[in-house]
Parts: sequence; structure tokens; C-alpha cells
Amino acid sequence: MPRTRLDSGLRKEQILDATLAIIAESGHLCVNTSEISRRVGIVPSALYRHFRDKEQLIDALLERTRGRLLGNIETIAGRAGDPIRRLRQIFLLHLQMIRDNPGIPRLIFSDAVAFGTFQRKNKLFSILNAYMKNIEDIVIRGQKEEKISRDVLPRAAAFALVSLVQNVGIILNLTGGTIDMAPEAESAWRLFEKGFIREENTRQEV
Amino acid sequence: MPRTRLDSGLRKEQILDATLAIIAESGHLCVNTSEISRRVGIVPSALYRHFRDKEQLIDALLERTRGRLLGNIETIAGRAGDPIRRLRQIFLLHLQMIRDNPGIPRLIFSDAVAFGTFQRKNKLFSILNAYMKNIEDIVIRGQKEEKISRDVLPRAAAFALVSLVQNVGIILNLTGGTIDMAPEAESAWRLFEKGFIREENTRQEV
DNA sequence: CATAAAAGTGAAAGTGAATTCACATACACT
DNA sequence: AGTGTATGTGAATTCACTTTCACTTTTATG
Repeated sequence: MPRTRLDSGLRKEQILDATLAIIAESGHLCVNTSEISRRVGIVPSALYRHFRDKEQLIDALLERTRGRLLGNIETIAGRAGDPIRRLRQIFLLHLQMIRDNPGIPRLIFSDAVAFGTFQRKNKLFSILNAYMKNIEDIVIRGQKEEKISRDVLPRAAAFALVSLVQNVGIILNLTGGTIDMAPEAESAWRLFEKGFIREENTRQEV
Repeated sequence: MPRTRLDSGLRKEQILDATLAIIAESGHLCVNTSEISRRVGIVPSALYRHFRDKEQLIDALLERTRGRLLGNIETIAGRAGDPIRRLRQIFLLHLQMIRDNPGIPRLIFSDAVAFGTFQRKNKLFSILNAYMKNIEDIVIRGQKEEKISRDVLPRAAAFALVSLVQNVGIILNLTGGTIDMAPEAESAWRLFEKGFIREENTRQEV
């Protein structure tokens, strides 16, 4: 006997929230229809009113995450100001995001996604690329403004940023939130920044 | 009718090899008894002559991997010579190892492991720690020898190295080996190295 | 060459999860 | 109030595994 009925739009959001929460807590292996529905307060078969199957549910979650992830970065990337500072802002913002939504890196890099369909792998890779592209653009502009050394490969900088953030997420997951390597990551990023600064600037400053 | 019979020790190795190969190709989600046994050339139930259950099989694989991973690094870490060069050797060695054995990072960071039993998570984390400890020690010795800046947090350097290597592995997995970010990783590492060098050294050189 | 232990086999039981379907009911709209 | 539709339910189905077990067959060894 149905207690309450909800508009499918809202219910979908609830279902995606529940799924992300499960991934955050226990990994995608623990995502199953009964656990999702239990959290939402409906019965497993009711899920199929809102999603064709589990695959489509995961796809929807990935799509929603994509929007949130890229929306955030594009706001900062578009800002004016010192490029090195902006890079650091993005770096810190995403460390924060990982802390708040531990399910996101887990979703993005989970095997469920990595070894889903061809399409899904592509979508995932396109998210990663779009993300890196934003970072590269900042580096390139910084180089035009003569603030960042021409020696720096924009893609390498983007790669480094993503790597550090991601590894914080992985270790957070691995240790169940016990060990937070964000300080190490920040410290590592500062080393990177040293490498960014233009030689001429250094000489002028010293 | 059994075609050939093998000593359990050899058969175990075969089984572990097959399992690692499956993980490399398709991720741990695709590890199942029939696929493993198919590759080895036996029947699923025969696996139980060699391992109590699937859990124990994965544990054994993890244990074997641990040995190989740490054995390699300790060889280099123990060597004499310029600490910055040694760090780079370790970095490059592990990029190579990932290329040769794409299953290893996948195993180490797969959810199957991360969300296995408490013990398994601990074992995994202890591998990571042992790995990082080796790197930290090199940095610390480098600082004593006045070759690496005291500003560098040893753990941050270890974290950075692991992050870069790991992300190469992840993207390799994600793109099915199509995209190899090792060059970006190497380039990023060079930026790090700039941060390592002692200020005094820089001033002397300039 | 006899034989016991180790390794392998195939069938079947047990499990848990995804999905389907016929049926029930809350809600919006008239 | 009456009605159609979207949402929810619970039982049943299907499926892919894992694991057990009684039975073979190989192989090493005395």
C-alpha cells in the first residue's frame, strides 16, 4: 500500500541521491536495487517506474555529476586574476568537494563506470578531458600574460592537479575517511607552483 | 576427464596469473570462477582444490602483488647515489611496471579490494604505506645530505609520486590502453623536482 | 604393478540480485 | 464525487554465480 506518491522528477533526484550515498559509504559494489529503494522508502520494483534499468540509473547519476563537477570549475576558470592563484583556488575547491561528496570520485573512478559500456567509458573520459581542458586554458593564458613559465606543459599541469586531488579521494575512500591526505596534497601543490613561476620573475624577485 | 594434472603450487600460480589478467582486461567485476577456470583450462569446481573460496584467492593475489611491488622499490631505495635521481628512477620504474602489468594498479585500487573485509583494507593500506615510506626515507636522507630542500615535506613528496603514477594507471585503464599519460606525468615530475632543489644550490648555480 | 593421495569433473543445490507483471491506490483534473 | 494516469506493491521469474559433493583419473611412490 503506497504511503506517499511523488512526482517522478523529485523521486528520480531522491534515487540518485541515495545511490550516490551508497557509493560514498560502501562503493558501487553495494549498489543494489533493494538498498537504493530501502533508503528512498519504496519497494525495489518501484525503481523501474523511474529508470529503465540499473544501467540507465548509473548513467543518469554520471550525467548529473558531470554537470555539477564542470559547473563549479567553469565558474572559477572564467574569472580574471592571477592564474597561479586561480589554479590554487580550483585545487582547493575540489579538495573541498571531495570531502563533502566522497561519492563523486568513487563514482567517477569506480570500476562500475570504468568497465561499463563503451559509451559510458567515453562519457567518463570526456568529463575528465573537459575538466583538464579548463585547467590547461588557465595555464595557457597565464603563459600569454607572462606569469607562468613557457616550460610548463599545460596538459602536464592539469594532469598533476587532477592526480593529486584524485589520490586524496582514493585514500579517503580506502581508509573510510580516517586518513585525509589533503595537507600532503596541498604541500605537494606548493612544490608544483614553484615550478610554474617564470624564471624571469624569480630572478627579479631574488 | 582430466587432461593434465598439475602440482598445486604451479596451478595456484596459473590461477593467480589468470585472475590478474582478467582484472587487467576487464576489471575485478568480471572476475568469476568460470572465467578464471576457463583460462586455466580446468573446470570451476577445480579451483576449490587450490583455494578455499574466492575471497582467499583474491587475498593470495594481493599478497603476491605486495611482494613484487615492494621488492622492486626496495632495491632502488637502498642504492647509494643522488637522491633526486633515485626518486626519478623509482618514478620511471613504476610507470614501466604499470605499462607491463596493467592489472596491478587496478587490483590495488579496485573496489573489490577497497571494500573487502576490514583486514583486506588494512593490508592494502599497509602496502601503500610501506611504499610511501621508502620514498620518504630517500627524501629525508637527501635532506640530511643537503641535496633536497628542508621545506619539502617527505610525505608530500611521496604522496605526489604515488598520485602521478597511479593516475597514469587509471587513465590507461579507462581508455583501454589508448591514452598513455606517462609523458605528462614525467613532465609533471620534472616540475616537482624544481621544487625539491635546495635554495642554496640554486643560488650557487645561478 | 598396486595403490593412495592429489587433482579434476559434472551435476546440482544454494544464493542474491535484477527485472517483470498483474494488481492497488493516491492524486490531479473535471 | 468521478475518472484516468502515474506511482507504488508484492509475488514470481530469471539469471549468473559460487560452492558442495560424490565420483574419476592421473601420478608419484613403495
